[in-house]
Amino acid sequence: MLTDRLYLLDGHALCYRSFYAIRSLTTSKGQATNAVYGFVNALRKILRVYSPKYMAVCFDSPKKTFRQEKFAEYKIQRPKMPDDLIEQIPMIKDIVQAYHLSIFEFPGFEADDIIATLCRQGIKKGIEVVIISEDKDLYQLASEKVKFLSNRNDEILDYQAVKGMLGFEPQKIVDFIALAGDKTDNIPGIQGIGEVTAEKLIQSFGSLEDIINNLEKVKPEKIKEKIRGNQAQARLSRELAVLEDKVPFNLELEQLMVEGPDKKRLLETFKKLEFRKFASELSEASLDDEKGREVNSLAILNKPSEIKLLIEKIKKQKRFAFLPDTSETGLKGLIICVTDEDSLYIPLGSLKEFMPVFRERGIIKIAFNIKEVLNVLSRSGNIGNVRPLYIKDTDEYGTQYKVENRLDSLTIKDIAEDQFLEENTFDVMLGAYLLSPGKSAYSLGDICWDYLGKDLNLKDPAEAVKSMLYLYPLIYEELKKKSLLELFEKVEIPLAYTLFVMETQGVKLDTALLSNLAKDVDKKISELESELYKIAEEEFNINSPKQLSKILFEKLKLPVIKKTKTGFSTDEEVLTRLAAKNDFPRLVLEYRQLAKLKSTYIDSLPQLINRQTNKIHATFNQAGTETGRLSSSNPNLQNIPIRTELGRQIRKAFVPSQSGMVILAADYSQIELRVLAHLSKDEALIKAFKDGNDIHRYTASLVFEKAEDQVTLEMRNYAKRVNFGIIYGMSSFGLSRDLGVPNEEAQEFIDKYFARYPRVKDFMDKSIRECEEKGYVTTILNRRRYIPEIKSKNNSERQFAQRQAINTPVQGSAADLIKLAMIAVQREIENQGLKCKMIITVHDELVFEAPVEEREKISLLLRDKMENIFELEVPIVVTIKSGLNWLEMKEI
DNA sequence: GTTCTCACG
DNA sequence: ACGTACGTGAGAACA
Repeated sequence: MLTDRLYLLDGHALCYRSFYAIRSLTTSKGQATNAVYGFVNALRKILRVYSPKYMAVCFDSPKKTFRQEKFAEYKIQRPKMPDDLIEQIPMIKDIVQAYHLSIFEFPGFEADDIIATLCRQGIKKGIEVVIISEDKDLYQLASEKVKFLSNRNDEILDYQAVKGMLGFEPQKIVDFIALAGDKTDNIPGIQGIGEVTAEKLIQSFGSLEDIINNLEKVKPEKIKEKIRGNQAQARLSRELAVLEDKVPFNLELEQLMVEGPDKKRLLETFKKLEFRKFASELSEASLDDEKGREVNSLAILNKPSEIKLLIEKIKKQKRFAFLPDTSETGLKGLIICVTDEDSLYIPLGSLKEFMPVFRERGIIKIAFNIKEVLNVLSRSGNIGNVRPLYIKDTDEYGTQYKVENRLDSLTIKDIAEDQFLEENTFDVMLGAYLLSPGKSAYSLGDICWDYLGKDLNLKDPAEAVKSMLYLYPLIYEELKKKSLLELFEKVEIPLAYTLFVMETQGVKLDTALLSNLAKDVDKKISELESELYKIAEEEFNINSPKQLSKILFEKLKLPVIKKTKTGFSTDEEVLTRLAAKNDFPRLVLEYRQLAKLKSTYIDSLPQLINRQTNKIHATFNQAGTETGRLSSSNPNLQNIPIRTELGRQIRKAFVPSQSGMVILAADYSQIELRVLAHLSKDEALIKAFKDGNDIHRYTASLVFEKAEDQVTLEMRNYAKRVNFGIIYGMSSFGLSRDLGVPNEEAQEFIDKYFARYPRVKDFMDKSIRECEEKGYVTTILNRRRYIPEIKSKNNSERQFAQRQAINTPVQGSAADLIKLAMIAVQREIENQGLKCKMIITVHDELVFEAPVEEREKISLLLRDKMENIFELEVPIVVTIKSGLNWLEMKEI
């Protein structure tokens, strides 16, 4: 039978390690939780893997220790515990208590001394001890009965293993520290003797005293003299390293018995700290204890009479929540919840009888991700008066759906008149997004956690749809309270419909053009490959930064310019600078450009063409950014190349879907700077826009103190970069690097800029102050972004938050404006009965395809709707172009 | 799954 | 002393 074990956790060390291991983690309110999280993670693992019978958690005492009393210099230079960590210690202790584990701390002693004492007393009682720590000090305790567990390598080290790792008897670790010192404990050791020398000395002579007694035999001479001259310091260091195992308390083994945790208390704490993973595991476990989490059965409604009854019930309640039930083949049915008594299932076959309820006025339809719901419903032929349009997830065997492409009839008007009235739609996901746009994801499970404080059983659709019924009033009231209701109802919900129509419409791609391009690029890539291999005198993977830096910095001995976390950087900036001296990096740059364009665009885009529609149907993510912008994926249509000549060829492949049609693009001109003028109310900036000036030239004339016609292109270019930089809250350092001018000169630009546009500076300060006071910043339409890091005690983190506080109102307001414009433009196109379709949106640009004869009408419509969408302090200007593809366009 | 790099506004 | 311009998504390498 195994001997019982006592596990001793060095809580102090684990706090530090967790704090530094996790870079940043805070609650939504800005409370740092990184150390707590790491601590709990480690503790859980220990409890799970080793199921200790006895355990104690040891901490340092905040009081002066006996060592400090005895040795005045001890730890005086040791940096104070960071504030962010100090405030987490009580939380950690609280959790340890909730686990029903004993905490040991004793005034005047360190955790290590307590461990030593517990260790000695434990052995006396005949049990085995396992010490959990990374601190090498503690190895002096190793013995037959005392083992070690390092969290890093997950295995228990016995005496022999510790000895093997150290290279000498573990007891001699104090002699080792006497020589080599210990940085973390600020034990000096002997200057000039490091870990390697110390180990050798101990291996050949033994203890510190043995070394001193045999000093004449020590080689080399230098080391001998160092030891001779610092004997006193070495002895002191040794004394500091020796642990005190006589801390005055008595071990009562029974009290260290590990029982189960206080689940309720632990769960509450985890919820408070927003440790969702831990909490849900805990609640799941406790539910398992009780009754398990079976899936509720759903009543299936097949008969028309049943559905009639359901509709009556809905009319009475004036609301219902619904979720589509889908499989690979598409929609299978709808799950409906009207009251909290039950959830119902309407199979596809009976849907026709149910759908009219969507048309009823005054009934709130509670949905989750309405845009996807619309996609699913339209694909299955249940809304929009259309048959299946396309199926996004095609399989290689083709599809069982019959496709009649009737895109022309898919408009918001159709959807509204047919079944879906957007005004009565409530989208739980979009609501949650507006309330806190900083989340990484908006799954129903996440939202339930945040607003209902409970974990959703995702396997149970009945529970999911019911939760939406509960979420609706909570999120609605919260939106109202935060004045976000108008943004929600007037912008995001209608926009979801607009985006749905746009996604369904899709974009046509000229695949022949792309495959020709692929051939050319392929040829060039292999040429570059062989050239590079020739210079490198070996074949290597140019795409691997690791292999590339080996060639660049080791073989070719080029200078290292900057580093990444894991090695030497080989990014564009570095290679460009190296290219001045050497052809190799220049060729790598060329290779990189081609490889990037080929893999990301030329090869990938054609694969995303839907086989039913022959078009690309990207997803425009409405809850993806923290500022309120949209993002695009599968593919990302918002980063199609334009800046380089080869890249531009890819744009050429974006063409109208039918002959006789053209591509039209409407661009907001300098929208962010105009928004800045509006928000800051800076007189000079406003005047510049009112007078219709070229804003970059105008800024140059102010900053360089020249008449506008005296401004050179170079000066204008500088001013342009300053204008952009300002929006991002950049520093003189950043500007000087961007412009390639000395820091002082960059600072001068910035000073002059603020002198000329003083209100811009005020606006930036105001944004930061507001964020500090309220915890969030807002846009023109009152969209919010919470930035809790604005209060961070970490300088760079706080400065980052400040730049976000400056940029978000600008970027977010511009996003507000274009969202408004998209809705208005889409409505007007439909009102006028035009065939024009919106197909892409790229932050300040809207792209359409339209019959060539609609061109003038559309141009007028766009200018009118886009420029007058919202009254700013400055005019809004739109540039409209058209042509046969997304590249070759002329202004109209 | 994370890191690096790079395409866009 | 420290880091240094905001917001995205995707592909490739590597662990």
